[in-house]
Amino acid sequence: MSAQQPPARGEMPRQRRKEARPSELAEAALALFIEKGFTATRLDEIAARAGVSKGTLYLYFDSKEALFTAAIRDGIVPMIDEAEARLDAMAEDPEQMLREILLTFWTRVGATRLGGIPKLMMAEAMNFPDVARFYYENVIARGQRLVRVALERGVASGQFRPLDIAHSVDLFYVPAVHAATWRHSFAFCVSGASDPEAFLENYLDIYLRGIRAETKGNPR
Amino acid sequence: MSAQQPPARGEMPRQRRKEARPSELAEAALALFIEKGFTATRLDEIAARAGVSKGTLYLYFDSKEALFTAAIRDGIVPMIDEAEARLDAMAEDPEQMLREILLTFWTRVGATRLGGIPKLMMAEAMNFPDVARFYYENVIARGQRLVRVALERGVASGQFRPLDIAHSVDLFYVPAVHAATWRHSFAFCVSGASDPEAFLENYLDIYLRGIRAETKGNPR
Amino acid sequence: MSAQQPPARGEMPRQRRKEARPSELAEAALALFIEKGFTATRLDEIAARAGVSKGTLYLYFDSKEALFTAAIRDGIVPMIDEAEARLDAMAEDPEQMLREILLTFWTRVGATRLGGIPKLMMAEAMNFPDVARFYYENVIARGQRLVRVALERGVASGQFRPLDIAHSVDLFYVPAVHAATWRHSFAFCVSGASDPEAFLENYLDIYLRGIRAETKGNPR
Amino acid sequence: MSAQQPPARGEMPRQRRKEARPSELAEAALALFIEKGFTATRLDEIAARAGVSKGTLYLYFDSKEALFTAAIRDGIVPMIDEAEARLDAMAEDPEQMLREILLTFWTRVGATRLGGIPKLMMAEAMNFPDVARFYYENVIARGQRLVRVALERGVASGQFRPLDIAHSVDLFYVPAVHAATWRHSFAFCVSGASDPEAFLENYLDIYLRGIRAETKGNPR
DNA sequence: TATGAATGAGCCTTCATTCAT
DNA sequence: AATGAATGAAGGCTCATTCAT
Repeated sequence: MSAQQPPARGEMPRQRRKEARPSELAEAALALFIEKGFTATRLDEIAARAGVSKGTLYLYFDSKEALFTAAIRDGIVPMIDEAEARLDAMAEDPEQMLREILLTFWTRVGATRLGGIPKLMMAEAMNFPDVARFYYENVIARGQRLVRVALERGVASGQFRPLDIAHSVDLFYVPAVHAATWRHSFAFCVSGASDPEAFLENYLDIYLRGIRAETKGNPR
Repeated sequence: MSAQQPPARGEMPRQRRKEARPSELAEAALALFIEKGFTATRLDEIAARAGVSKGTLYLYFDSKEALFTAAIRDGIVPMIDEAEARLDAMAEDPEQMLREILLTFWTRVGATRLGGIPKLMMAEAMNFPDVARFYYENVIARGQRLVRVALERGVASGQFRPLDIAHSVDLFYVPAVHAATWRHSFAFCVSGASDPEAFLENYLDIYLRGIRAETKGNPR
Repeated sequence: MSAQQPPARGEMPRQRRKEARPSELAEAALALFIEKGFTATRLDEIAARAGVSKGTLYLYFDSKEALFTAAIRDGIVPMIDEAEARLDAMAEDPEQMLREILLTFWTRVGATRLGGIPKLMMAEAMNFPDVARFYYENVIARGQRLVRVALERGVASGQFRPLDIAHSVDLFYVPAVHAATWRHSFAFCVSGASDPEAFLENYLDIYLRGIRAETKGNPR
Repeated sequence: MSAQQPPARGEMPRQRRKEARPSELAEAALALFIEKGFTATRLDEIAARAGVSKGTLYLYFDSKEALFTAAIRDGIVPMIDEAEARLDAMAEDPEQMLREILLTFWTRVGATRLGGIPKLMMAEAMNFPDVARFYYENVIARGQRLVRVALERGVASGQFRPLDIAHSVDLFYVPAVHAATWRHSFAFCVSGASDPEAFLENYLDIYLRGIRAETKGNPR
């Protein structure tokens, strides 16, 4: 979190940073992949952003594709680890859990620089099946597990109606991912400032109303 | 389509089919763009798929980008026209309207070859702002207009509760677009056959429950 | 002289001129070769200027090079024929002859559209040896013959001093050719309007003073 | 030239000579441009002649046109610098100055490989206005300045008659440039060996006779 | 005779990758 | 470990030439 900027050229003029470890390179790569897409990003740019020479990239990565793999892995896994860790501290109330999951996704990913990753992965999934599989298993599936816990708990408690759990899980993140992706694609087409938080708030309202059990006195 | 070629005599060597019109080229291009992405698609491939030589593409399009523009335009606009035409014949009942809109989207786009367009556009929107703007205005915005009508009508009739119309409209297609995009990205990561129709059915159920007005006797 | 413009599209709309003879094609080609150079001129342009289709060019010429050959031949030979014809009517006085030769060159070639031919030929001579040889023999050499006659006559009469005839002949046209070439090359670099006639007047003055016999009473 | 390469060990495979500097590439380019013209010269050929790969050209030049600009600039400017430096050491006698100017031009440019530059520039001036302007200002204009000094000095001293200075200056180099250009264009059309030095000697004789003041005792 | 759609070889340019230092 | 000059394969685009009509 603290070392996400390029090497701050001003600090060490003329001296390449000794500690230019792979993770820094992958970080620079990720930023550019998100910004411009995989193909449109040149290794020159990545090297420049990382403050190293182009050849140095090949000391740590076999190819541009390997760099892509590492960039995704390093960029997203810490976020997932953290999210899962938060699960333990999550509220017992299923609705509150879902709310927290969505909020966490949005504040830690969607609203940040990382919000471009879902778009990037969707765009490149077919071209890099291995990365896609890794992403699916380590990001999507793990993220969905959190939701499943909440939904199952809510159904068990009677708070939620009997649900098609699998599809309801699949559905849960979709609008949030969409909101993140939108900012990296069509957002510029709309003149007025969009309000993704309000969009998600509205979505969550609909989603929760849609899955709640119907009780006579349900005040909603 | 049927009345144009001279004697319809299959394919002759040396005689280029007169019907090798721009639309055929754009069609071939679209198929490949969807399959492999814009950059990864070579003009050679497009030409080969269309059964013409590379140079022929330039008789009809100024550049690869122009071909992209035309491919999107020709590929998606007829679909939108048709969808709007159907609106007139739509049920009066707002819920039924929404159901028909979703079904139409899925059967005419999501489940077809065109289902790759949303992913393609999302991936390339930043690289081709003009195409993105065209797509937003002529596809997204027009598609959303249909939903707005339904929502407003439902709210007016008291069938739907008072809604944040704009955000609810924005939300409506998202899961369907996601389902279409998924087939062109991560679908292969999941071994079991997915069931997008069931996914959308479940989604619509949640969405409608989420927007309905609450009446004591609402049987839902 | 009268048919040097393109076919005046307005006159026969929709009807290709039946009399689109090779010479018209060569004429259009020459105009464009002069304007843009051989390589930079596309056959499309020539065809368009001649008011025919591209394929028609190949009915009359085997290749672009053949068209070049014909363009030069047709463009310049009539001019030479005419100049030689004038020789018969030329003044007996050698100085007057030279003056007339220079004037004829300038008014019939240098100052006209044809003034670009020397530059064109010079630029392409090495690439098209056959055309160059034709041009040398039928234009340069014939043009020089006129000068040689004048010089020899002047020396014989004692009006000119004994001269290195060959080199003095070679020299004669050079400044006029240069003035013509200049208009098609560097002229745009000089802001002020140039005055080629004055330049040539001054040149001829120097040339004649330079070759005159020195007599005490030479009135000059 | 001599002090730069590490151990001057001829050529090693895989080890690109460090001295493959831009100037060498521009030099190779110039030679080929002179030989075949700008368009007809392929980058492959330039690279091959310089002993590098095609991609290497783009390490030093943005485009073929940039290479052209540099080739002209590097090829001709040193020559002009040198010529101007010689001016200081020039004879006081105006006739002698003109003789030296012409001799310098011929021995340093006309008779050398650089003699093709005037032809090249004339041929391409309209296609590359920037280069043309550079050439006009840095070569032609500077070269003419030397002549103007000599002519003005001669007129002032009474050695030359009152002259149309501007046009006489414009005229001065023309035959020399022509002689240089000729060798790169029509020379091959003439069987007998030409003698440009004699041509220029004869020209200078005429030019000087043409501008001298007439004095009774002028022995000429 | 005339057309113009179609061809395909060729060229400039880019960029991931290599390698001598 | 790090450099960055050099490579060369590949792709977009042009245009002289061909050919079925």
